[in-house]
Amino acid sequence: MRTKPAAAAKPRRNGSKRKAQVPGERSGARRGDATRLSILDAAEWSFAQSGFDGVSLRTITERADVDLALANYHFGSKENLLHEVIARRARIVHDERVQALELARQQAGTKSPSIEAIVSAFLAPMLRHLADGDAGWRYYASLVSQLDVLPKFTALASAVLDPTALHFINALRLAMPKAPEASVYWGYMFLLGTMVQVISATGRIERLSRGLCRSNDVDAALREIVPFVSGGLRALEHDPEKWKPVFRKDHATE
Amino acid sequence: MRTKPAAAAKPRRNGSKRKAQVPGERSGARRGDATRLSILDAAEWSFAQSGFDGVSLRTITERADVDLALANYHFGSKENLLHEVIARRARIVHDERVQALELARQQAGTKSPSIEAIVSAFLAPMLRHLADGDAGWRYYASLVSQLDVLPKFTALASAVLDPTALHFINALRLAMPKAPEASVYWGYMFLLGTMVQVISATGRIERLSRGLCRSNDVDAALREIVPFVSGGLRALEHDPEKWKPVFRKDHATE
DNA sequence: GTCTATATTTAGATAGAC
DNA sequence: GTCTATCTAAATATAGAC
Repeated sequence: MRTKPAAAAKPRRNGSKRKAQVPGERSGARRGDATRLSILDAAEWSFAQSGFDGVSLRTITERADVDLALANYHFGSKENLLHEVIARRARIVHDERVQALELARQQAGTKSPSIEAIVSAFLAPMLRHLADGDAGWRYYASLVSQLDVLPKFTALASAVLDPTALHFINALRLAMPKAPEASVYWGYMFLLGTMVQVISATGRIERLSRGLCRSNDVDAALREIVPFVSGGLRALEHDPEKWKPVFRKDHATE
Repeated sequence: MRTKPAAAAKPRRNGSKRKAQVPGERSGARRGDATRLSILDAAEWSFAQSGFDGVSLRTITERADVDLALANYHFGSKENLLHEVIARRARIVHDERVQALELARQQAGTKSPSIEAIVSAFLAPMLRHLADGDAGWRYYASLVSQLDVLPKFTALASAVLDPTALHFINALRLAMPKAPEASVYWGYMFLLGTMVQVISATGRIERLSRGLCRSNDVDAALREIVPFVSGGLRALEHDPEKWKPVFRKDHATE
């Protein structure tokens, strides 16, 4: 939407933050770090609530209780701010998922881990964070859900999600030996979509179930989502000709 | 984000469009209808690509090849334009889904329709439109996916999706008699999330599978998604204590 | 690193001629 | 119904004092 955005992104680096400070006057650098954190947290919350284009840097810096100019000073541009908001938690989840998958591999010995174990390794790290005290994870999760379905940010979403994806697609392929190659990819997409719907905090299930289900009840969610996805993936191993459609190609209306 | 948006929404009604026209000079009203359609189509495409806040009325009217002022003349406000973009197709899908469900009920006789039949009744109408010639349905689908996960538009998304939801939750309850009440709600959310991931045209499955799967291959998608969701729902009928988690409550990192 | 002030562009919306 | 012209507010970003 900007006319000349290409120029001045990333004017500074993380490594050289604590430099060029007068010795003994350490409060400057510390305050700078605190400012960065405040902006990141405020941006995470604001982007999650209203979307990237739905909030202004003014709103973000007001929420962070810092001066407007500090957003561009610390992050160079609004778009780069989004990148850093995503990056700081994306790495963590990715590593935890890969480690959980590795753990499942070790526990399985020479066989492939079960479908349930693989699905759990993918879902549990994210859902556990949602149950933690840090509310930031909930906003991060909502934000990732939005990027996942917004064509404008497909590149960013892919950079965040795809590295993890390849690990789990390979693991699923081994756990579903009878499934066609294409079904494994579809299955991973379904796994992703199921998770996204759960972690996008829209409150729909509360409203639909009139309070019976709560999306922040992580234990309940895991108890439902792991069997669902696992059972669904297992169904992809069967011959798809077994069920016959009950609908016709032409629509019933008009 | 506007300061005084409450005032002048919906300054005109649909029913009184073709009035106050000089007899014989019919081209005026017809041109007005064409303008309305152009704006709706351009908005549908633009909102889908960049999100509601990611595109301006200028961009939309330029794409529609009409004057900027006509957007507010015909729709009153940008937000109301979004409402009308959604409404024009939401009604159609809702009706088709309910009719497909009714057809499944008739074919099942005195029994409940199968889970597969219910899932198909929900998914097939939308996916069939995606395979049709009208590309607008693909943009509509992408837009609905975005609204589904954006907290800012939860109210609009609920107004579109929830009426359909209640029909299918009731049907699923009868088809899954052994499942706990809460599992039926979770199951519907998973069904929704799976569909949203498929109809949000982000091209991720193409990239991940390096062209093996194509998201616009509706027949392939239906062949995978119906068994997946049905198998997943069936798994929710089983005792959840049957599988034991392989992860621990504490995270592996830090 | 922070803040004041401002440059520059773009946004949604409207008034009034035709 | 359409178009020209414009109002007003808000956006991102930056320059320069401290």
